[in-house]
Parts: sequence; C-alpha cells; structure tokens
Amino acid sequence: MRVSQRTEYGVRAMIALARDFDEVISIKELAERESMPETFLEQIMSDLRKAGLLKSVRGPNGGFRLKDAPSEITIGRVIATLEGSLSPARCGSDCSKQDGCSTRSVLDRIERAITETLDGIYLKDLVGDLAHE
Amino acid sequence: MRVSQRTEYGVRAMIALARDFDEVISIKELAERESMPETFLEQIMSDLRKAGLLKSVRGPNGGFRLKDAPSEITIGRVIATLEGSLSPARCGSDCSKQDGCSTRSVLDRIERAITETLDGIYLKDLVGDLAHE
DNA sequence: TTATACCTGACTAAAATAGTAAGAATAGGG
DNA sequence: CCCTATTCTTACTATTTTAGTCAGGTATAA
Ligand code: FES
Ligand code: FES
Repeated sequence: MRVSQRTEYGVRAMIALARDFDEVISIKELAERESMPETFLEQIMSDLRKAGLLKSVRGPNGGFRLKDAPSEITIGRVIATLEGSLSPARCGSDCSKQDGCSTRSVLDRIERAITETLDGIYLKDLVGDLAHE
Repeated sequence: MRVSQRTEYGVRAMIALARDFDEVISIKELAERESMPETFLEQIMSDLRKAGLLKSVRGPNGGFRLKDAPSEITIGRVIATLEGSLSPARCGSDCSKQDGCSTRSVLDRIERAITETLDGIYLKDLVGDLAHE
C-alpha cells in the first residue's frame, strides 16, 4: 500500500510551486531544487497539467505555475490525480460482485478515511515544511 | 496505493476462518471454498501463523484456526501483518529527514486515518459478508 | 532565426508481485 | 511400524508495475 515515487515527486513539485505560486518555474529549475530526475518530472508535470492542476508556459522563461491558489488545492486532489484514485481496491467501482463483498466493504472504508483526511489538507498548509529527497 | 492480491487472499482467509472459528480447516479446503491458489495461500497462512493470528494443526485432519475469537481480531491487525505496515510512506520510521518533511507529514496523517478506521473493524463484523474472487 | 522550454510517445532496466515446485517434518490411523 | 494427509520451508520463475531514459517535435520570447 505504499505511495509511488512518482506520486511523491508530484506532491513535492506541487508544494514547491505553492511556495512561490506567483512565479513561473521551469522543470529544470524545479528538478534541481528538489533533486528529482528531470525527464521523469516532465511526465508527471504533464499529467498534473492535463488534470487541470497546473498552467504551463512554453518557450524561453517558460515553465509551470499552479492553476489555483495554494489555499484552494487540496492534497487529496493532487494524490488522486497522480495515483489515479484514492481507493486501495483492486477492482473498479463497476465490479459486478461489489454487493456484500467483504473485502470491498473494508477497502471502501479505507478510501473514505483517506479522502476525508486529504481533502482537509491544502497546499498552503504544507509550504512551511521542508522537502526531502 | 492498491492493496496486494496476497493481502486480499489473507483477509478473505481470515474471514472464512472466522465464519466457523471452532473448526480446524485445511488449506486445501480453504483454497477450494474461496477459489484461491493453494500453494500461494500456504505461504500467506504461514505468515499469519508466525504473526500469532493463527494456530496450526499438522498431520491428517490438520489445518488452521483463529488463535483468538473473531470478536477480538481487528482487520487492522490482519492487514498490517500481511502488508508489513499500514503506512503508505516509502521511508521507514527511522528516516533521518523526518523532521518537517512535507511528504511525510501527509503520509503519516494517512496512516493515522487508516489505522483508526481498521482498528474499529473486527472479523466478526465481516462474517456475514460474501467473499468474492 | 535561434535558443529555450514544454510536449509526446516509445523504449528499457530494475524491482515487486503472484505465483510454482520440491521436499522435509509431523501426526493420525491401520 | 508404515502410509498418508497435512503443515512447513525454501528456492525458483513468470508477469506486471515502477522508475526512469531517450529521441524527436512544437511553441515562443528575444
Ligand atoms: S471482487 Fe470486486 S467488489 Fe469484491
Ligand atoms: S524523506 Fe524520509 S521522512 Fe521525508
């Protein structure tokens, strides 16, 4: 049930952008600051942009910035985007056997707990923290 | 952040044993009932036994039974055993950078939420549910 | 027009997962 | 005492996922 490295990078990138959310920061700069692999980060940023969490600026002096204010983006939204979903279940919400499935009822309760927790944490709540490799 | 197949099998096995917790049930029987791969289940049961969740009986008519009553075993204990821990963090609790680490503070909050949720669910609460492949 | 940076998709190496297989140890029944 | 059913232990293998790399294309400021 561990979170992927990819997700961790993404979260750290979002927090870094939240730190000075008025500036446009390039992938190169970001990767250096947070010591993350540049081309890998590129993919991750692309997904976050497609999900509507980031705005990108192309060309020289281009880069990324948050689409919304750090006080409006929850970490739940970030992780759900990167991880695909917050549910630990192996089968989708369309699984035909859902009804009365014991494993599912447990897994769904986990999802609810995670969602409630993470929807209460905003990027602005984390900008003061350090970012560690 | 998905739970492994292995963990799912283990949970289902525990619930099945909770259904008639006064009987000794063999791996073969269990694997058949729940349609799980027999030799894979064998490993899982072994771990659960080593963790003190099961008692085993060797020889003919042997098998497994719960060590404690279904009203005393939480699903949190089961999953923590199978999964190693309930924490989604990538680095252990001994990580030197823990202090003020942004990712960590988020991940620790997730762990707390999961733990609280799962420590409130006992095997006896799930015996009524069906088990699905 | 050129350098900078995002964008895209295909590719690869390593690690984790999901099993299989083989045999040793133990215990009950004839 | 032997046969058989079962757990126990370890080693191996195939598949999938993860974590990245690489090569090239596209937009844009200067
Ligand atoms: S197997 Fe899909 S919900 Fe239980
Ligand atoms: S890197 Fe281990 S706690 Fe942040």
